[in-house]
Amino acid sequence: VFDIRCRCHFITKSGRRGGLRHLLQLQILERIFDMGNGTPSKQKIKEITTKLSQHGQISESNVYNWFQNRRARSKRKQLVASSNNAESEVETEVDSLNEKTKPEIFHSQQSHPRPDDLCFQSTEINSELHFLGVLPNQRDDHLPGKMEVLGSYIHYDQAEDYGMAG
Amino acid sequence: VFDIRCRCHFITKSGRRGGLRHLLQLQILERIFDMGNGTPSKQKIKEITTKLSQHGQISESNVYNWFQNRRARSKRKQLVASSNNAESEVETEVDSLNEKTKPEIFHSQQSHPRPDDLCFQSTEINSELHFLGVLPNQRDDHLPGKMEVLGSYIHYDQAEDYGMAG
DNA sequence: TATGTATGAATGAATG
DNA sequence: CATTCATTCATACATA
Repeated sequence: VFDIRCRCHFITKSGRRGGLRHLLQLQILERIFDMGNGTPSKQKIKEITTKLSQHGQISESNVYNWFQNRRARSKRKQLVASSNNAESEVETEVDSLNEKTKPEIFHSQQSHPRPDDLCFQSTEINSELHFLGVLPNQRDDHLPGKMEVLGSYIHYDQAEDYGMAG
Repeated sequence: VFDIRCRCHFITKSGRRGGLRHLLQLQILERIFDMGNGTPSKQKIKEITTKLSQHGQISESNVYNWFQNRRARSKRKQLVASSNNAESEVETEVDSLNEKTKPEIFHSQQSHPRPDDLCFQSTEINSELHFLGVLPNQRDDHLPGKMEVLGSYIHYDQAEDYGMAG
């Protein structure tokens, strides 16, 4: 059953299963990453995914995420490392501290809402939307199982207005 | 019903805090987004922000960014994500159980495999990477053999984004 | 059992 | 609008 993709045991530094990737895939990814070309373009992501797929199931998303994480964490390591040398850095406490002291502006009643709790009646939301008054129609014809987004949209340039706001 | 659940999954895949926003705010945003009018005009942004402010602090830039991201990430993501699951119903089932009932391929002899035991020669890796050299010129529009197995994998254009997939 | 770590993933915001 | 970056979450696994 699980032979299809022996996602059975993919390794990482510490020898633990490393997510969805086969060791060989990881090696390839690392190799590409070391080439220093940064996050590959989408085209390359596809190519890489295609290649890695020969060694086990892997999606373009996986590859994309891998590079994103790999890059971000590589950068952070450098920051931490450099801060250890330079005593002037203060805010390099990193997330281990942030986790506990984060503002949590929108402190919700539950720290971990369950998906089931998140589901609600669409009627409730619709009532919330009346303010728009622009509702073309109250479509309740969501296509089950099909999440595709409608292609139409309005184009305009207003990005500048929100660029720095916050 | 299925639709709702999917949306919940869309918002918070595992029930985690969905960013800076209250869930109710997210639901409203989703509903507006589903109207298919694309990113709202500046005027609409204001209205929406006003409305959402009833449920918690939120700025126009927050709303604006949300729509930008929501649209950018909803290109085809959902299809890719679901196809990844559908690809291996077998594996998906095993997946959650896999952790406890793992095949023990490596476990049978060692509690945890050592990287050294599993690593292979980089020459092999290099041979795996040759394909990168022809990337710029090579334009694969379809995924090779492996994807055939994946079956329901959806190939999408290079304008795609990977934010939600996985 | 409790804590720390590594990593895939989600998302807000910034940049192009 | 497309891409990229930065933060954070959830989980599996390592360790005590």
